[in-house]
Amino acid sequence: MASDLLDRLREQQWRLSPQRRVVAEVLEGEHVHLTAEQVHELAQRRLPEISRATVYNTLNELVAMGEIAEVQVTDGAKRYDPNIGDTHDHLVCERCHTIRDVPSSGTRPTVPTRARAGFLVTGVDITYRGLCPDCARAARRKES
Amino acid sequence: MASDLLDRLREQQWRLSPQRRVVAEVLEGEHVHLTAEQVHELAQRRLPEISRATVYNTLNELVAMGEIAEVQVTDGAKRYDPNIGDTHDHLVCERCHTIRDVPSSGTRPTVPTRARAGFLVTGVDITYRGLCPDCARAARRKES
DNA sequence: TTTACTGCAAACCGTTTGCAGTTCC
DNA sequence: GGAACTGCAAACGGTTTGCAGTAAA
Repeated sequence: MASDLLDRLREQQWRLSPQRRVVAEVLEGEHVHLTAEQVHELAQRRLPEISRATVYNTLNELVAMGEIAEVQVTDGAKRYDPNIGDTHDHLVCERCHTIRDVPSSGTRPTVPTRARAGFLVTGVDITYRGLCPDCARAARRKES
Repeated sequence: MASDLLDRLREQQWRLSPQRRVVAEVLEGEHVHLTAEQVHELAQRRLPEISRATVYNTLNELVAMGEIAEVQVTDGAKRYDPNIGDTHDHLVCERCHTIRDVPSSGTRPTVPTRARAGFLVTGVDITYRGLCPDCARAARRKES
């Protein structure tokens, strides 16, 4: 199965180097949202010489091209979301900071016009916070 | 008018130094969400010798005590939200990164149980993204 | 061949920390 | 008096950048 992402990038006359290919492949293969560091690690498994700088550069370009999205839901590192096809919300673990996609619930909230204060609203992000199964289990064990 | 925040802090036997008082006062006076740097700047206007480290320490303590909340909605610096009384959502400008509170809309979205993937969900954050009045005006001017 | 990407290392920004000195209770 | 706070400066983690070399088209 050919990579949709790579196909799209080729169409946009993106100069395709081994490094960029590997970054794109890593992102496509993953269903969780990786940090730049994690992308670098996985990319190095396939292409040991790839540098951190190149990973960062590539991620930023992909974001600029609208092919992936940055997600900043917790302290620390940004995460990269390759799933930009349809809108979805995020479920984030307050303890281990894992992020999981959830299909967006039917009705999207909107700002009451009165409260809009002159803002031009273009989108809504919904982030559910809580504990992932593993961390919930660990927390339960600790408090007993 | 005495400070509610300071009153509450005194009750919690919080050691009250000039530096801490000034940080608390700066936060209370503001209705927008400041970065640590901005808090430092405003605090310095009243107490020139106050150090960055102390501002950071104090902000972190206030967060730990549950008196203010950290808000991380964009790249860059965390912002501090003194308005923890009742739940509210945020309106953030994609261009200048200003944050404004909006009273939360009636119904809060929830994760369909099926999609919960074993997570223990404890809260929802809703962030509206767009352009603040000033930036919307600037954008309109530019594109014409 | 030319333009643009890569790698390195140094710089950067926001934040945290260790420590010596000082202050609040 | 003693625990707890302050300021400084150095360290930190994540990310960006300048530049010389290299490779895609």
